[in-house]
Amino acid sequence: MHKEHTLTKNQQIIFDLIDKSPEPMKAYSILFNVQKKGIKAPLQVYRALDKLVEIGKIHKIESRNAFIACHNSSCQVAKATAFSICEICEKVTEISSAGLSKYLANFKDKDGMKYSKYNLEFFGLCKKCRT
Amino acid sequence: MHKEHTLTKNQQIIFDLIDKSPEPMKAYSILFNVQKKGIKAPLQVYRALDKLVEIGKIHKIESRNAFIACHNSSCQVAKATAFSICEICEKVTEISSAGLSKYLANFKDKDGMKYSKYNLEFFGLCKKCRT
DNA sequence: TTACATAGTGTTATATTATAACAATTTAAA
DNA sequence: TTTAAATTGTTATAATATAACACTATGTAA
Ligand SMILES: [Zn+2]
Ligand SMILES: [Zn+2]
Ligand SMILES: [Zn+2]
Ligand SMILES: [Zn+2]
Repeated sequence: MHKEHTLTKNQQIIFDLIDKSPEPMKAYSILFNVQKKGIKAPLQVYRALDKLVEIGKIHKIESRNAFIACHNSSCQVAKATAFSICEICEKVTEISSAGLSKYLANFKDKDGMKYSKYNLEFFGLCKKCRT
Repeated sequence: MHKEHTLTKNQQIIFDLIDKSPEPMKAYSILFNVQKKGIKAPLQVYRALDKLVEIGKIHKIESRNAFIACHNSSCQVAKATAFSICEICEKVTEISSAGLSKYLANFKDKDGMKYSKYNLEFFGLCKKCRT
């Protein structure tokens, strides 16, 4: 769905870094990690992040101000996202549940309004931290 | 549920301000508005906000870095919240849907894990902006 | 009441996250 | 090819949030 975009140099560098990261990355951590590749200023990072979010290659974890690569092939609508976040180790996992996305996409508020875009963040303990 | 807490002076001042506001308020806007009441530093605001969030009197709209008073009497679990956000006028409404909260509270991820805390933000157009 | 623990306050300084403004360059159409 | 749109590089600054420390109020229990 969002694979057709040709990324620019900065976008590719930043996407690769986030994609390889086992955890969500913060903007200034990204900046630090790409300085050796010639990206020197916060704005260069934020502009790439904005674009990557827009085309759905990455998502922003709003409660953490951090960015994670999309690993959800069923993530058709770039801005309909769901995550689980461990409150101890901060592990973040993108949830790909057809049932959940269907429920949320079909949810109607009091006025009968539907919303195709949403962001859902579940908080709890991951498998490892539960034991 | 969360009405029993006795607020301290700073907490009460800040809660009253947010509660009267027709829209979510940002921390430094709150600061500006309470300076005449003797609250002079960001930390005084953030500490009150933290406490008010913790006891469920207000919620943080994560995608907007703003705070709104809880007007959802069925908001039993302080940290299980849902909002609709208008992408044009930025109107924010707390959603109180028994069906939705039940669905989310009972949602199980791939590992069968349930989450009692969550934050859901729907994005779309409000009634006024739709016309 | 007195001691103690807990929570809240006031203050200064600083850290972290994000955008404004402007000039230059690249890219992709028309 | 020329023109518009997107991207880049750069400096400066705005907006959001926390660290550290000394002090004060409040509640609980001996
Ligand atoms: Zn995704
Ligand atoms: Zn964990
Ligand atoms: Zn509420
Ligand atoms: Zn609106």
